[in-house]
Amino acid sequence: MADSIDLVFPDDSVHSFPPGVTGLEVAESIGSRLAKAAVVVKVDGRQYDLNRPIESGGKFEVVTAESDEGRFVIRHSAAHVLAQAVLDAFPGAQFAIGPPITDGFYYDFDIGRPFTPEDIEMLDSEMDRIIAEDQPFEREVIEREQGLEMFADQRFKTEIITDGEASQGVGDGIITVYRNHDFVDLCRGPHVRSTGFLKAVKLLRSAGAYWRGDEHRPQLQRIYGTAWENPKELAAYLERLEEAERRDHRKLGQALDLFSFPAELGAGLAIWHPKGALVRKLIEDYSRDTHLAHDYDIVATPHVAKANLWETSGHLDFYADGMYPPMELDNGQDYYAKPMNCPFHILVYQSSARSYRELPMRLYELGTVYRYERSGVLHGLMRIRGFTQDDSHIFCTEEQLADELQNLLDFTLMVLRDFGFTEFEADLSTRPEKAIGDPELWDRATDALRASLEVAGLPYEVAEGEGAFYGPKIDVHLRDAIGRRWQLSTIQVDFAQPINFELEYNSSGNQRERPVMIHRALMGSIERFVGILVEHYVGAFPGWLAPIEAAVLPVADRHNDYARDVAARLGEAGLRAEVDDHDDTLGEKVRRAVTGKTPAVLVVGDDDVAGGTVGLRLRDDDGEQRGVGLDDAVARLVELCAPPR
RNA sequence: GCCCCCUUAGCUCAGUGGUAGAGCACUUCCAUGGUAAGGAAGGGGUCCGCGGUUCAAAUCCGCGAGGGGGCUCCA
Repeated sequence: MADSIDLVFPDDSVHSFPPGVTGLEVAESIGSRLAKAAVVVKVDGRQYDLNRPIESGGKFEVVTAESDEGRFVIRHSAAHVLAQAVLDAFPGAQFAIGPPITDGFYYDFDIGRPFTPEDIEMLDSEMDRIIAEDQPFEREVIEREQGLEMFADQRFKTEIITDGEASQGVGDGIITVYRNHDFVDLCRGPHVRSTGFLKAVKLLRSAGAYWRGDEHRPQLQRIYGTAWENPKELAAYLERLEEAERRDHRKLGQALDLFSFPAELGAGLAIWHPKGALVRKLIEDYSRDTHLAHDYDIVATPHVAKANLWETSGHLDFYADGMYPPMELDNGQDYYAKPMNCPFHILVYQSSARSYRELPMRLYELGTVYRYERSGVLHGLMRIRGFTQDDSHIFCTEEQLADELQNLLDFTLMVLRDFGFTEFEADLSTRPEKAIGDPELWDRATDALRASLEVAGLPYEVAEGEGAFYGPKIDVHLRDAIGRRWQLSTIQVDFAQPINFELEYNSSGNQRERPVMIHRALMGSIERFVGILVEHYVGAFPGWLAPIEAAVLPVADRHNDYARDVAARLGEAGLRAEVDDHDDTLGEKVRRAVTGKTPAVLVVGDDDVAGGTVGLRLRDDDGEQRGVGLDDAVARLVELCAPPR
């Protein structure tokens, strides 16, 4: 063995240490504060426990608690402590896996019954006790046989060892385990030095979860928790959870009287109240107008079709689980509610012989589809059984595909920006193993998608092999006001449907050629899009989307007539104004308008009647302005509520 | 679909074997008010539904409906 090993620090300086030096010792040589902040260290990208001897040199890095990597280690260690607490408290408990996840960790158990809220509370204090004891985590490498013996009464651990999962610390004939006090778990590591390093841990809830996520396997009880590097970060995280709750579109939709989900209707079905339906109308008008302005043709199609159509399209083969059951009509014909619009748009394409001169043909529809979502996955407007897509199918030649995709992505981003979103990310899904169509065509389509992302300057990740069997696609995700990521737009190339339906066009050389098809939805589902907008804006829609743009409040009822005149003037200027002539005090009316998130509040009293003015209070400004001339106020509100185009 | 939790007035929620409650909203009256809740009176309930246990069920049990948290993050 060498006398010394060389570690290259992040500043590229090289330092020699004796073999077997620990990460902690190295960190201390750099500085005591760094050593204190260290969670683990990395040598050539491999994580080491702080007290694990380093036997060979390489690029050295200290991972601190403030980094995502450091937090993962903390959460992972917290998961161990949770398992320790459960095994202590419930003799005979079986434990499965317990990884760190975004913002926290979980661990899956089988204790023969579900956990109660009291159990969770008890386990939380039990974890605090283990943390207070500051038990050291010790890494051990043991023989596979020894591991099987050690976990002989743990069926999930035995399965993990038998399956030889490297990610679980199970290597080639050897196994890594971590031990603290009398608790031991299979684990690749690394961990914090001791339980005392866990400064901010909190259990959140329990839930059922299938072993290996497979509903045909036993259902375990999962406990979720969160862990952070200090109590301040934990408190900030809990605050973020509360903020998300405040923005919940289901609650705001109720409070702002936008929509509801009456039990009489059935699960996953919404009704839209006047204000909510007005917001939808504004969004839908925008959608139709922008599509017309971008050379799309609007089509309209029915909600049901014969089984035959869904056989040709392949939906009954590949999508039957997502479809409502058929209704039997004339002569035993089965009709299905449509889960997608594509076959209908294809029928429009097929309604006439097509020439290359007509391509690209862009058929657009706000098409309402019905999908049978499993009851357990329904969620407000975000996951629903009947919804309307801003759907389009574009038929073009292979040569036109690249340009078409480029224009499409630009169009998509324009639309999303018009609704106030600014941060986007994309996934590019490429050819899976089982795929139809010429691989060369796939490559060209995928390259075209990639090029469109590059040109648009959109950050993206490649999801290798994640494309559908019928073509590559781009999914566009956006970040909302509190940083949550929502998948919204999809641009999907389809080589299969043109074949299924034997689509053709006549080329310039009078040859019959097969077009390529692109499916795309920008807002995706209008329902879900409204839900996202509600959460993004906390219900305070931008002026042009607000159901009521201006509330006109008479100070006393002798001002009602003037208030109606003011509202009429606003209406003439194209603004949605409403007079609040309730028998309430002005304070009450102001409160109603403000809590209703109305962008502009106009107060009119004696002075205003006399002077032809209004008192103006804007949602996004503090305080109010008295005696604003009516013309001036109208002009300002028109500007405030101007639509994006 | 599966596991756990929830469902009481239009809304938010209290009540947990013994006569159904509060605040807000609604109706009427008084007050005519200048920027986030003026006052009074009143109406309003198949306590989600159906069965069961009990002298007695909103309350306990079973089934069903609807809602919520999960079931994708690999020790």
